[in-house]
Amino acid sequence: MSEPIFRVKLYEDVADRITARIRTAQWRAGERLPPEAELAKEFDVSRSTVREAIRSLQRTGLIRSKAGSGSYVAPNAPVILQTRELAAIMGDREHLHDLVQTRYILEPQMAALAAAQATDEEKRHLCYLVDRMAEQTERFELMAAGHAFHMELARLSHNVVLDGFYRSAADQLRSMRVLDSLTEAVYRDGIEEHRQIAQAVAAGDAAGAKQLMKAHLKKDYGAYLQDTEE
Amino acid sequence: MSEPIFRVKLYEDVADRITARIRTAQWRAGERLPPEAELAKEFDVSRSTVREAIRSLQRTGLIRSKAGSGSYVAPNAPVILQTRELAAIMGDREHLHDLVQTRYILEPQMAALAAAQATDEEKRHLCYLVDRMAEQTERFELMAAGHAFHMELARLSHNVVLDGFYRSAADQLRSMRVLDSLTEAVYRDGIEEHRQIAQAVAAGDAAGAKQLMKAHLKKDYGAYLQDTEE
DNA sequence: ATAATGATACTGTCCGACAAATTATTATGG
DNA sequence: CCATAATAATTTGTCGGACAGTATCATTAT
Repeated sequence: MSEPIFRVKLYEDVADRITARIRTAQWRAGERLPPEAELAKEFDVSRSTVREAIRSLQRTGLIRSKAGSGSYVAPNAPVILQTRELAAIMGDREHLHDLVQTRYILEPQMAALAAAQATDEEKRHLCYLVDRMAEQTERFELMAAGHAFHMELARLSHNVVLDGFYRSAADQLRSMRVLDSLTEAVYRDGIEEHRQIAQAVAAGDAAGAKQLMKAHLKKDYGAYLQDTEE
Repeated sequence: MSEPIFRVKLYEDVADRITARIRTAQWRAGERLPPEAELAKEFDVSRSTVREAIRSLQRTGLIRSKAGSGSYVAPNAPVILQTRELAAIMGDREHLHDLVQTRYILEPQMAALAAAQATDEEKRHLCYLVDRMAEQTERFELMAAGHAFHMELARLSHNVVLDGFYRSAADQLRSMRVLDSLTEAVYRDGIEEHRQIAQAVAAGDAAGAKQLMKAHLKKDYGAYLQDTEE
């Protein structure tokens, strides 16, 4: 059993090369790319391969093709490249601290927003989610229920952008299994904290919800937040 | 000039149909897709078209193809769909308020972080950027210099995730030209505010920097932040 | 000067073919 | 009967060519 030989697929290679030229502003935002036939000759591949490369870049928004006219670099190409970079950064354990700190900054604010914005029904549902946590007997189930609570709270902020950012960070943290090492006892204690947060939100107490959430996160993530006072 | 007839490109249509089947869990995460030839027959298009559709979905991470084996739905397909949704949300003017509110929440915190984390050289450079603002005579140049200041301040938070989120939101706001209607006089007044913020950061005054940034943003974006007290 | 016309260039779609990689099946030897 | 090797079948990767449909631009006509 030898090491897997990574055969770089041509269309990926071509897509990367095109991306590189956009990144280095060799082809600038809004400009037209050379025709597919020309690119094929330049990269020494078939036109089909060039097309597949362009298709892959098109869905990310980096390139737009118009039949009869040509393929154009997106006007906001830099933003798109940057977004892709961000995804890579978030997936890197090296930046775990930043990820935790981001969550620590976002979530208390979102709790405050939720307290101010959530409807009565939403508040009831949030309390219900705490009850569901208390019902769980398995450690894994308890974690999942806790995650559901936090996600729902984020939604109650009624800010889709903030919610999106928060989800990205929280999902990433979960996939990194950062809190898996916590003992079940710690989780059990957490239920009461969740209940207090839910009650503050239900009471419309923005400042209280914010403060309770901060304390809750500090307890779970304390090891990562030593330099974050505030 | 009639309405532009939107001729849906076949590969886009196919890509959307494939996406729909993944979204509805008809094809689940990790599963193998039917072979390209079969998909071609089912969608009644050529294999080339199916391939271009798959390529476009591959770069976003929704599908992974292995030569000789098949194409598979990514294990984290749901997260990817969600991220794509976020990009669409941010580009929608309907959610302008949320975008502004997000910036209003992120940036003061980042100013505080910058005050605590930035090096002496970085602080000097930040002050230099304020001076550069004061030098600008053209309205457009002044706006650009202001943008550069905010971006640099975000970087000084020394948190790459937060910085990435902030950039996404700020760039999006700029591309929507939200602040273009402000008069040049307002921008001129803003220079002094920037200077105060820079000085607070340079002095390591986290609370002060945060408060000054809040006031600054409230002034520019006040119309969008009426419901955001705090 | 403006509008219609046509030439040209380019992308969109299809087809067919073969190579290369993987997986499934069969054959072989113990 | 089992483990392993050889073989076949399946599937993606790449190529080349062909033609249609659309946009762009120069030319011509009004």
